[in-house]
Amino acid sequence: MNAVQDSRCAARGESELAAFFGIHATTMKIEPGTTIAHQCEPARSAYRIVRGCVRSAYYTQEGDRKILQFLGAGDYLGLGDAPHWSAAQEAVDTVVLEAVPRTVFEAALRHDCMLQGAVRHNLAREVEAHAALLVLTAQTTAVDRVRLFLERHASRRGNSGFVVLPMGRRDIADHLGLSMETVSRAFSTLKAHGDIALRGASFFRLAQRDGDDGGLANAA
Amino acid sequence: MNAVQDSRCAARGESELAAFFGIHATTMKIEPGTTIAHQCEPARSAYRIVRGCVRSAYYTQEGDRKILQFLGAGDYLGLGDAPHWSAAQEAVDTVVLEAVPRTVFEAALRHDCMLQGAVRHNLAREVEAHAALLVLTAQTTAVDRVRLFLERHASRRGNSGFVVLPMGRRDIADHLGLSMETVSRAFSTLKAHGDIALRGASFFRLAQRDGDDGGLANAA
DNA sequence: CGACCTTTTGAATGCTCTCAAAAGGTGTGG
DNA sequence: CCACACCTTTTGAGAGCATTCAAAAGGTCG
Repeated sequence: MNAVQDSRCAARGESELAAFFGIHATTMKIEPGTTIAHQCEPARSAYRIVRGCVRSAYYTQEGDRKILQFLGAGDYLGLGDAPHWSAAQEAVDTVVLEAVPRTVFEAALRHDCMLQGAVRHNLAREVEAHAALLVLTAQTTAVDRVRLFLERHASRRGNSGFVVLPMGRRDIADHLGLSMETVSRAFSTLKAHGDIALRGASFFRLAQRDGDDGGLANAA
Repeated sequence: MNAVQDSRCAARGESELAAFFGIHATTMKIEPGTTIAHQCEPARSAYRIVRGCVRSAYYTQEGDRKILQFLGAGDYLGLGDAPHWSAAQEAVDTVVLEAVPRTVFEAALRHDCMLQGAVRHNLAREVEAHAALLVLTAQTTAVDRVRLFLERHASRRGNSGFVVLPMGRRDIADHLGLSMETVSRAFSTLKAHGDIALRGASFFRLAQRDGDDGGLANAA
């Protein structure tokens, strides 16, 4: 009903949380492949990603891995009130983080309603992102899933020219619920069909098209 | 892990929000199959489910439907700050709702930090639930997906004796990313294998087993 | 009892997975 | 600078599983 109020809210939420982290956080640098937080480990800090790409990975008892989401600069980790990490948080490439102890974070939340609003906004966005992935996963064919994944990834980074893919094929496979080989085949198919251009395996460019992204690209 | 701390947290969140709805909400009764809120429609109210089963359905431009979650008594709708419903909310069976206008809800949130904490808790739970579904969907075989779905459904309603399945096979199929026929076949397979007992198509009972639920049953 | 809807079952097609091997890329040491 | 080893990615072939189309069976309500 009120897009104005909402965008104001979003802007406020961003600045509120960013400002809070700017004041109370300690900055740290994480090497590629390093685990920031283990699954089931007590959540001692909340994080803000300054640079790099983080993957949230859930490991099943059978040893399978499901990547729930890829997070980038400006995204947050551990904003919820769960006492433990429900998934592992791992650095895909070199990551720079701002960390705030949960005790400090919780204390601030008890007094600052604005900060709470920002947390609410970000959690709601996370719900939307998961919903978008659920819809993406429901897309039947492997090629469609990979195409949608690439379109959303590109839209996050400004889709002009070649875009970096920090994560490997295995990561994409575990994110989309496909095998690594099927993901690779999907890349080849998209390339052969002219939908994408590849430079090596880690850079791609989308062919120019009308904005048909399935309708949830913005939510992701 | 520490169920004590977590349940304490949940209890606080529950009572805060429930009390707020008890004071400010108007109660309404919804007939089976009725749409409570349309996708993309402005979100004018937040809801608390008193009785019945609600499905959150996302409709794609191609006309496909993905059921993001089934909600039951005690669950909430529209706790996020999004100005529009990102998915349709539909009554599966006869549903009793408590509704609070968004304006009233937002105004209360600005002053009441406890209420904000309860909202945060419920949003975090929703994120967990979506993650659980993502993991469930990643389970390869159809029979496994249906078995996990039934186990989680039963665990929500106290798993003694026969449990009601308010939703039809089509709904389950659109929830798990399978075809209706495959879901039906999975039911038949589970029944033949002795994993479940069926009474009609809407009542089932799980065979007694050790608690092997894949590890996310509680989060859903 | 009959109409209508849901659920179940059947058969063939198609897509993805698994197993396997080749190709491409990167970094280290000679 | 080249060669080698190691890892990631790509490509190939066959098997398995879910889907589609189709029809029968079961349930419900008038």
